[in-house]
Amino acid sequence: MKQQEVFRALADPTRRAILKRLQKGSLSAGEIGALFDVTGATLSHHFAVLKQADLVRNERRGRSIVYSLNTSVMEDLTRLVLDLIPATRGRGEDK
Amino acid sequence: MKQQEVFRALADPTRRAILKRLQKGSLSAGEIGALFDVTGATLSHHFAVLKQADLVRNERRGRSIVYSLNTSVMEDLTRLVLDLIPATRGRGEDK
DNA sequence: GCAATATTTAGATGATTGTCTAAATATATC
DNA sequence: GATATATTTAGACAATCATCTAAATATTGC
Repeated sequence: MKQQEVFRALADPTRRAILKRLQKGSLSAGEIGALFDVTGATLSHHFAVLKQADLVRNERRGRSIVYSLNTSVMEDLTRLVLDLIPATRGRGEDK
Repeated sequence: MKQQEVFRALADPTRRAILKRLQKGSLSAGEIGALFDVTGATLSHHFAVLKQADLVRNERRGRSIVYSLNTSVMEDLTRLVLDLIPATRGRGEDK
């Protein structure tokens, strides 16, 4: 897991919003584009960053490209954040 | 909680390392400085970003300034990240 | 109060970032 | 296969960022 890429990806509010939307299910680039006030090119850039962080996967379906969450990396991220907190570390006390 | 500030703060590896160190207990600016290969000025900038995100608190003690984790915000952050994941949301299924 | 120590502020610089427009690529339909 | 639709790539630009050096501020000890 590319820790740095993941945190970098989360630093942008639009990208976080995209992830939030993808919770509810996969969406095509166009459908996501309809939800945000940015050009397709900008969106495409955000997708690239999210993909580089492995937070999303994409798959061509017909003439559109469908994006979906990569939940396993999202869970890695959770562990990573939890690890930043002293008290809350459940099992595996130290490391 | 200033969500954007928190994510922005976490986007830098040095700042994450600082947080990690503060897990083990409070440290003065100088002590932290000894652990990283950057100038005091740069460190000071990182502290400012962390403070703006409310991730750390500081307190002057004698001639040095001691930094410590603000664990409550760290826990808010966890909830925030967990909220980004579809399946794992424990209670409060929707929102 | 002056010198030493600890930290921050000011200002500058190069790198990265988010965004745009315009052009390129890929797929489907007729 | 040409046209329309969907998305990405290329290139540019202004804003933000991490970092540095030098100067300023705050605190302690003599």
